[in-house]
Amino acid sequence: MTLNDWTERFTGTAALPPAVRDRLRQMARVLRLPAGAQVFGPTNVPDSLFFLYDGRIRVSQSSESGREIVLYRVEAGESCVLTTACMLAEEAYNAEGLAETDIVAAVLPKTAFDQLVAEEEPFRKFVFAAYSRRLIDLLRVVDDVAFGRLDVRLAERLLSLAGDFKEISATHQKLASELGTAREVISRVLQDFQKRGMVAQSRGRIALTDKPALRHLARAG
Amino acid sequence: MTLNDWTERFTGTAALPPAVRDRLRQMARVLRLPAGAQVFGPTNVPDSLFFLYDGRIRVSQSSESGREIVLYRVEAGESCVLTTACMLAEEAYNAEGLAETDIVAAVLPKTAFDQLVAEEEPFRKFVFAAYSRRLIDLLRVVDDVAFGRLDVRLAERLLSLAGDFKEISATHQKLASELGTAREVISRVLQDFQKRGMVAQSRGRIALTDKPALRHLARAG
DNA sequence: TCGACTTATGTGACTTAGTCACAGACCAAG
DNA sequence: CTTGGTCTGTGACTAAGTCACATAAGTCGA
Repeated sequence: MTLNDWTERFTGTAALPPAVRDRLRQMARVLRLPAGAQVFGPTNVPDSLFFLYDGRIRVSQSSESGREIVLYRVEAGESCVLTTACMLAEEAYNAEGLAETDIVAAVLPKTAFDQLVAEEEPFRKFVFAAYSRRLIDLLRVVDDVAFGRLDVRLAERLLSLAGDFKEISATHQKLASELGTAREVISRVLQDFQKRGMVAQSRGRIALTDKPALRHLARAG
Repeated sequence: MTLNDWTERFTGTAALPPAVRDRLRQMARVLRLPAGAQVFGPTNVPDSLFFLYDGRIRVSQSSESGREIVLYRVEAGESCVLTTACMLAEEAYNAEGLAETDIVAAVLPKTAFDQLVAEEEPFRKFVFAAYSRRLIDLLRVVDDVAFGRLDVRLAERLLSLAGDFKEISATHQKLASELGTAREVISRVLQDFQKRGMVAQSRGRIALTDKPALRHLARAG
């Protein structure tokens, strides 16, 4: 099965002339991966541009010592340009993309990518905007890690992972990997949150029992 | 005075046809700034692409609390794409570019930039390569800050600041700003280095008295 | 050459984060 | 109910950052 028209879904492709979009649909192949699959990684460097049609990809970096930090997430409707960047650079880098959900993506070969960037203004804009977004995401990560307090960062992350829900399903280890710290540290901060009535914990789940307080902490400290 | 032919100096422009290069020289204006000048910053967002012809720009990010971290340096022959990225994103960001030396740059207006990206393959390659380089620089910073030990990072930085020289001229505060830490912390690590005979200090200067030892520390720990 | 000022560096006490080595606790499958 | 795997808790320790100063080293003008 192919997607009905994935080119509708991206600001960089929806604005293209119909003829170009037809060509696009022909050149791209559809990729489906199950949740948990590695979309790209040090051993698996793709030479193509990803249009994430559905699902979510978590891009993280890990250290030699086994610690890990989430750099950003690619949501449906976005493309993953970091891969193309590193493809160009041919450098060893240890970022990894993991499917957080089942994903459906359109994969555009490098040659087609080059051609589109050259010929189509809206596509070009889309690509540069995507780059900018990632650069800014990374600036934010640097800022957080270098200058942010861990309790504040954890409060932020809990809220963003929960979205509109009251509870999230995550182990302390997973949260540590989000923020680039160690599991024990998360355990302690969460215990502190618990004592202050902001969260309730059970194995693998955390209930945000006082979101306003968490938000307050997340904003200032 | 104009530069004789700055388009020779950049891989993205040297490969262009002579006619295009002529056009380029006409469209770009030459910018000269003295050492210490702010090239760009939160209040001063340029809407153009920088070709750094001569000198060096230090790009750093600073926190509300006044701490600062160096993200990367733009050397002569490189262009500064982060500015264009953030221009596109229209986001508030607190990165700042400071001229470390007197600088000479060719500044290309956005429209000319767009046109070149569209029409000229070598230019396009150059731009994407520049983006990649910065992304990778930032990944490195994240890795260092999140997972690296400070003594190791300081040893690295001292060596890279020294280059082939034996001595560098920098206050502890400056070094702290390089690595995104506090002055006192740098003071202590340097004292430790001194005790171990790796450096000698005087006010505002640090002599690397045992580079091999520093290199050894920088490599592993 | 002597202060007076500015800037750079040193230091102790304390908080926050990360590491290490475990001990329990929970849960699912047999 | 046991067994084994995963998850969480804990204490002791090291590393890093913060705060509030003290001291030193240059600079400049009288």
